[in-house]
Formats: sequence, structure tokens, C-alpha cells
Amino acid sequence: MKGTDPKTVLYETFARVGKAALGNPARIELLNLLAQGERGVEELAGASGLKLSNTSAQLKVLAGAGLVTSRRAGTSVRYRVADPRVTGLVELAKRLAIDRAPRARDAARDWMGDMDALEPVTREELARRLDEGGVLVLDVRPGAEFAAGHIEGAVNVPLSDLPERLGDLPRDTQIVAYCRGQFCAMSPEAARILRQEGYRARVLDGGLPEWRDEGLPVAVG
Amino acid sequence: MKGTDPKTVLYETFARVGKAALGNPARIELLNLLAQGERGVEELAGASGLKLSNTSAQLKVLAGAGLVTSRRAGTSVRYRVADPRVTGLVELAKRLAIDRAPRARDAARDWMGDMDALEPVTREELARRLDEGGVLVLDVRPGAEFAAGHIEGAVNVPLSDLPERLGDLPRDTQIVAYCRGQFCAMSPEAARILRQEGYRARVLDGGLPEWRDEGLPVAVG
DNA sequence: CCGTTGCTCTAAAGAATCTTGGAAAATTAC
DNA sequence: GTAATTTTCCAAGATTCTTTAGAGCAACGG
Repeated sequence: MKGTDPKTVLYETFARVGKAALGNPARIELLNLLAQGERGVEELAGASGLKLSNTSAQLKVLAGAGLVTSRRAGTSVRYRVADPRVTGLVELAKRLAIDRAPRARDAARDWMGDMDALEPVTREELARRLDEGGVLVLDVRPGAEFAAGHIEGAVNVPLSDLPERLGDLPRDTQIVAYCRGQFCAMSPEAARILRQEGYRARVLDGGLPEWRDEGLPVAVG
Repeated sequence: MKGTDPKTVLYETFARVGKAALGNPARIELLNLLAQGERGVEELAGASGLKLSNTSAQLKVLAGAGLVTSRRAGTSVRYRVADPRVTGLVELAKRLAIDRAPRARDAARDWMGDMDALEPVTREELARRLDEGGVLVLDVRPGAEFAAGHIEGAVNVPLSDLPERLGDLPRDTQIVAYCRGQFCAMSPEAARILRQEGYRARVLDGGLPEWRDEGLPVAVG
């Protein structure tokens, strides 16, 4: 805090929170992972590919801005987002980036491939078809994230296990795959694998955070 | 861009947009001013207290991230926000900061004084009472901002002119003052002046951007 | 009590960003 | 065409952020 002028202090404080949440790619990714549910430090480091000490440092920045909270659970420290609006803020920024920055659009295409070919299903449509039946919802996230919360009625087959568990899936039913969110590459990859093997697979537009934000039914355990 | 890994590039791009929008107090303030309407560079520098060259540089950062656009109008260059969601992003971050960071709450109180004493009126309530009549809506922003858009039926008395124009205002009618937004100190100050002089003044919760975002009636000119 | 595991803290180098004054550029106005 | 106005570019110094390695600390199991 350089100034003592109250207006300056106020805006510096806003910037501190904004910068903590969105100022660094590593922290954005951590918030994305935390949007799936509570996680330990080592787990986050592994999932994001960051060094452990760096992960800890970035989490401390997030905690210092009041965006995440931590608690000790036995030997490990577990973090979670402090407020659902934090997830909303990150989602909004990502969508804005995709819509306004051509570079972001290109990067997204590079990372996730051509989504349109996978015929994304809107959340509204999926919610309707869940009631009607005749559709299999496939959660391709790791088991721990599925356990922390998933779309009601979904079946969990982590992407890493998909090739060996193809036999468990029906060939004649429409399959809708989802994962961590709009910019998560797991469900598109799963859908591509399934299609190649002759399954009728599509992807959900958005992942669990968006589904939950809209008040659609989420199951735990 | 350090990495070439597509995931890294994608997150770096997100961070570039997020950092541009919320990473620096000066840019947050500029976005706040731009939320009121199109503005020239010198005007923005004057209103924010930044040096002209710095203002230009920060606007360039915002433009580079696709958050604002510019056009030349006669001899000056005028900037505006490129997407209404940009304003929403900033608003969300500010609210989050106030709710989650004690330091922000303290800074806001320092800057704006005790708001509760001014009996804030919700936007919903004001919209209802506008139909019923019997309330004077007072826009205390500078004339240029009023002209660019204001609450339908509002009267413009810029804060700087208020002391000399007290006579124009009715003493027996409820007055509701508003300005640039939730963290703008002009309307609270106006309400305090009015109350001291015996007027029945309150403040609106939020300013024009919030009013507009909710689809409430805005007039121009 | 001791070792192990899991995380945090410290320190420091290196990178990026902010800010400013003054020069340069782009347009308009005359 | 020339002058005037407005904005951007540039270079430099100060500041802040990021990242890493390694020491330190708390909890648990034996």
C-alpha cells in the first residue's frame, strides 16, 4: 500500500483481490480445480503440474485475499473456495477472454480441439432428457472429484480408465460426457475416443460448476 | 508467453485478460469511469488523477486485452468498454472484495463514511416509488455523464454545484441521490450535505451501472 | 520419543510491471 | 501548408511478483 488516501487504498484493495484471483495462470488453474471441491495441497500440485512449494505459495496468496479457506484434516491441509462467487468470477473472466481476445479463442481450440464436431448438449437440454431417460451421463473426472459432487444419475469413468472400461458402456444409448468445466479437455477427449469406437457420444456444454451454479440437481458420494 | 504447451498458453491468455481488468488499481478506476459512458483520454486522466501518459498506457493495456475499444472523434480519441460484461466483472470483483477482505471493508468505510445512516434505498424500491411519484431522483454526477445516460426522470445537480443550487430542490419531497456506483463517494456526500440543510435525503444502493444492468429504465440526453 | 509425511516459511535471484518526463506522431483546424 | 492539439511512444528507475531450493514445523504412527 503506497498511498494513504482512502480512495487509493480502496482501489488498491480491490486490485489485490482481483490480482490474486485472476492475475496469474497458476492461480486461475488452482481455482478451477478447487471449483470441483475441497483439495489438499499435494493433490493440487499434482493435478496442476506445479511444484509443491509454488502451489503452497500461490494458495497462500489466494487465502490472503480471502478467496479460499483452509482447514487441517489429519496430516494434510485442505483448501476450498471461500465463496461460490469466486468461481463465478473466474468463469466470467474466462468467457470474456474467449469472446474478446482472439488469442484466447485460438489457444482454446488448440487445447480442446474442434468442439462443434462433438455436438455439445446444452445443460437445459440435458436436464430435460434426464427426466425422459434414454441418455447416459458420463463423468470422466477422477474418482475423488466425482465423489465430492456430480450430476445426479451420472456414471463415473475417469478418462484414464476409459479405454479398459469401454465394455461397461452401452453402444446403443446416447452418451453425454462432462468434466470440470467449459475449458477442460477431458470430456472432449473422452467423446472422441468413444466415437472412434462407434459409441454415440456427445459432450455437455460446461461442466459441474456451471451445472451447480444453475441450481440443477447435484448428488454427492 | 513462456510455454508452448496449449494448456499453459490458454491459462496465460486468461490471466492476461484478468490481469488487465483487475490487476491494477488505476485500471479498475478507469473501467469504473468508462462504465459511465464513453470518455476521452485527457478527461479520464483528469477524473482519475493519473498522469496523461500513464492513463494512455493503461488504456492501451485494456485495449490490448480486448476490454475497451477506441475511436477518434475530431481531435481526441474516445474510449468505451467493449462489452457490458466487463463492467459486470469489475462489479463482481469489488463486491467480493468488500465481502471477503476485511481490509477492503475498512477502506470503503473510510472512503464513503457510514452509509447505513443515509438509509440506502434498494433499486427495486426506487423503481416502484418512481411509478407512484412523490420522490425526486437526484443524479449528482458531472453533466457529461448525466447526458450519456441517467435514471429516467432524474434531475442532474453535479455535486460541485450542489451548495449553490440548494434552492432548486424541494424541502418537503423525499430525495434519493445516486452517482457512479456502489463505491462512489459522491452521492453519500451529497446526501449528507442535504440532510444537514434539513432536506429529506437518502441514497440509492448502487449507481447507474447497476441500475442499467438490471434492465431498469435509462434515459439519454 | 523418533522417524515419516505433508505442508509452510524464508531468502534470494530473476522477471515483469508501473510510473514518469520528454520526444515523436497523428489529426484536425486555420 | 503550417500550426495547434491531443495522444502515443520511449527509456529509465523503482517497485512488485514469481519461482525455486532448502530449512523448519506440525501431526501421526509406531
